[in-house]
Amino acid sequence: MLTPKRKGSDYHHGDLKSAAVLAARNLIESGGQQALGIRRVAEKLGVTAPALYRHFTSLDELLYEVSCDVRAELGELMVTRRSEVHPSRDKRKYEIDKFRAIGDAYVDYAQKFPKLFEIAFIQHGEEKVGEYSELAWNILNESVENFVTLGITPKSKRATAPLVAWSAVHGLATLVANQSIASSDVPFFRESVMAGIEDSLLKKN
Amino acid sequence: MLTPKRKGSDYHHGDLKSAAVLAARNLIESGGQQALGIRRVAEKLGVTAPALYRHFTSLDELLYEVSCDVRAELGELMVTRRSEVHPSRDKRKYEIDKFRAIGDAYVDYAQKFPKLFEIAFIQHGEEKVGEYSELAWNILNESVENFVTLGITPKSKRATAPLVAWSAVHGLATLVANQSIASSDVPFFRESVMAGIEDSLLKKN
DNA sequence: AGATAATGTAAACAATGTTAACACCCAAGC
DNA sequence: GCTTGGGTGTTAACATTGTTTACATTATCT
Repeated sequence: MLTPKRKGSDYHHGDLKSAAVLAARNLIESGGQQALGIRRVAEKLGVTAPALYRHFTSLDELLYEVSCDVRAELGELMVTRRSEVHPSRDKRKYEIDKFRAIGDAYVDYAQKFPKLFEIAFIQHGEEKVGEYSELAWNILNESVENFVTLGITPKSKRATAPLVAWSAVHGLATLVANQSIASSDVPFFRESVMAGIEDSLLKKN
Repeated sequence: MLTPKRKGSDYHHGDLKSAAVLAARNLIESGGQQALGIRRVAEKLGVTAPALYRHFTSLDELLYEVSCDVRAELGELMVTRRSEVHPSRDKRKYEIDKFRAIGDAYVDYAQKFPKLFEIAFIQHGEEKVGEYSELAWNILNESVENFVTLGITPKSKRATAPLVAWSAVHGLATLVANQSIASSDVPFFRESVMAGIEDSLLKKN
């Protein structure tokens, strides 16, 4: 079988593997990592447990694939939000607005799907979490590059600026996701951190 | 029994509860969260599993107590490192050095005990992770307060500065702990972020 | 159509968290 | 003193889990 996907395919169960990942996603989203189980996923799909072992070698692998999906989804949300920013005549303002949009998207995701965000950045089994979520990382770097070419950020910071921005946004998102921040403080916390990051990038030095 | 602790006490097993928390700590430290198990802790202590249920209502509670210990340990490391900073005639330099010391301590801990750091900031069961680790948070705030009184940091940033510093350091520590950063890049990453934070605090605005 | 690989089921295993019933041991009461 | 009793630990059992083995079914290709 060289065509892994058929359209209305209805052989045994349809496309099980994807269905399993999605079911696992929903389980985690509503019950945390410990709500995930091979047998529970199987039951939710009307399938016996060993069937899943045709598509995943272990529970850890299933969890890992969910985490990959989540990181991808996170990146996609960032590009979507960035594309929704209204262009401005001021190129610098436009670029800054886009930067803010991708940061907000990152934190929004963590706030809306905290359990998913948590499992997305944890080592499961032996699988690596990947070079800090490549898509999201690339988007951020792109933004900072534009800052530099527009003269918003000094060239001297080209290498370090993405690192501090990434750390700050990721830290903020983490704290929001695990409810380290009282929910009433979240808006002010978010605004403060995002403003601080921009401020740090804008600095003339 | 109103005296919960005796010295050479040797009733049944000695002080089991503490021993269990410590054994659990070691299990997590060397095998991740999934290496923790009631039965494994029991075996490691030469005790049967149900004995532990005299001290913990569930595995989740044991894990929670470990996480509390870890957060406390993290705070203690910060005060220790801060106290080891050599005083300087320049009060500002001294304060900045201390600030750097507590930040470095935070990240050092995450790098040395990544698994422990990970479980310290995750919701387990229903227990809250606590208002962002009170001890560490207080230490950071104290530092920023001193910055403000010494005129290093503008008063306008007194409320927001700790938030961005906390986010950035915590994000950096998280990324180091879960190996999102290739180990060869860690030193540069750390230096960049720490410098960026200080730079953001020092800014005159 | 028949061979073959892909996909599913059924039954079993070892290990887990947890509980119930019983045994021990130390301290305090008459 | 002996007994009572609460704190502590053990044994046995249960339900549930991840995983494997053997078998059944279905889809696809020649």
